[in-house]
Amino acid sequence: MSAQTRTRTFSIKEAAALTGLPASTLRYYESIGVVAPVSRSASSGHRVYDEDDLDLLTWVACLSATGMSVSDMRQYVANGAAGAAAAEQQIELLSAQRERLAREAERLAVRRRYVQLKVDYWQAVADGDDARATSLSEGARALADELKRTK
Amino acid sequence: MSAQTRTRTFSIKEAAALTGLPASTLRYYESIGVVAPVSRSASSGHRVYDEDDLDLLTWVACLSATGMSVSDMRQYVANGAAGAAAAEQQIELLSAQRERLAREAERLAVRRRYVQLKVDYWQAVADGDDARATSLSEGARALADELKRTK
DNA sequence: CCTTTGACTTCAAGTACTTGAAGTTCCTAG
DNA sequence: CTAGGAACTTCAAGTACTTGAAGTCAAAGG
Repeated sequence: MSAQTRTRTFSIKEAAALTGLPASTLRYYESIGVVAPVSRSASSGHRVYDEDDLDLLTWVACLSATGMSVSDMRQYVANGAAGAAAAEQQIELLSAQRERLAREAERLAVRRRYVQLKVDYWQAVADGDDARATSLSEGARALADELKRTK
Repeated sequence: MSAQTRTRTFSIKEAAALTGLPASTLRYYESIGVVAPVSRSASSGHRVYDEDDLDLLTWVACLSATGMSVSDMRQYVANGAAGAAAAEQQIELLSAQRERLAREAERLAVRRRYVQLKVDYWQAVADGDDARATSLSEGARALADELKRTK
């Protein structure tokens, strides 16, 4: 029932759509060895991705999205290929990643409030409501302080 | 009471600490014209930042942190200098920024769940709990799909 | 059969910083 | 007054991509 689904292959465009990474980045990651060279169509020379490639790339996409360096990703992928033996190290790498994300989330929340405040500020300026503008301006300053502390 | 507080000046290191931007980035932004050349100490040639500079840089830091391009920042800063007349355009720019941030927050939330799942997965592998590992692996796949949809 | 369209290919250059080297200048303590 | 170290300066090179140019290949329409 799934003999053909499991062996389906994908063009670079499809792989890009499925992993969320631009095609240019897929080529780039391959060129610098983050992922192994992808097999090619014999006739056209175009890259042909299988489902295993996609699984790996989805995972790499997640790592890169969280600010992991390409050399760390290379390392991580190598570990992943080594299998369960490297589980300990995977967990370590991932926990660091998780904390990075948590901090990122905090900073992002503050930034959102900051931007909203700035929108309100300029709205007040546009409305000629100077008192409100001044008070918002002070709020922005306070938030900017908070932003710098969370960093 | 605040005659001297309002005229306080800052070194590049202090400016970096207060804005959250590395000193190298402050120099870079100046070199490419995102901000106007900062005044210098007559004796040493070192940069001297005043509070207005800091306000502007804090704001630029927020814009850059949310993914605004340097040319857009340049534009934005130019508008800011023009004052209230450009309020309309500021609001437009900022609203776009706000939406970018909202999308970013969504994606970040999914990514955090994804990483947590991967931690759990490797923990299960380390524990030899194959059934749990398989089930978590499926969950990861579902989340990866979601991640790609939110993009 | 030929041409055009579109997706792919590589390679070179651009973007937004970051890092490192090499050389001042400032400050503090001997 | 002078030696040392921290902090500053510029400039060049590195990083992680992204974008654009120029060419190749495959299927569809005339």
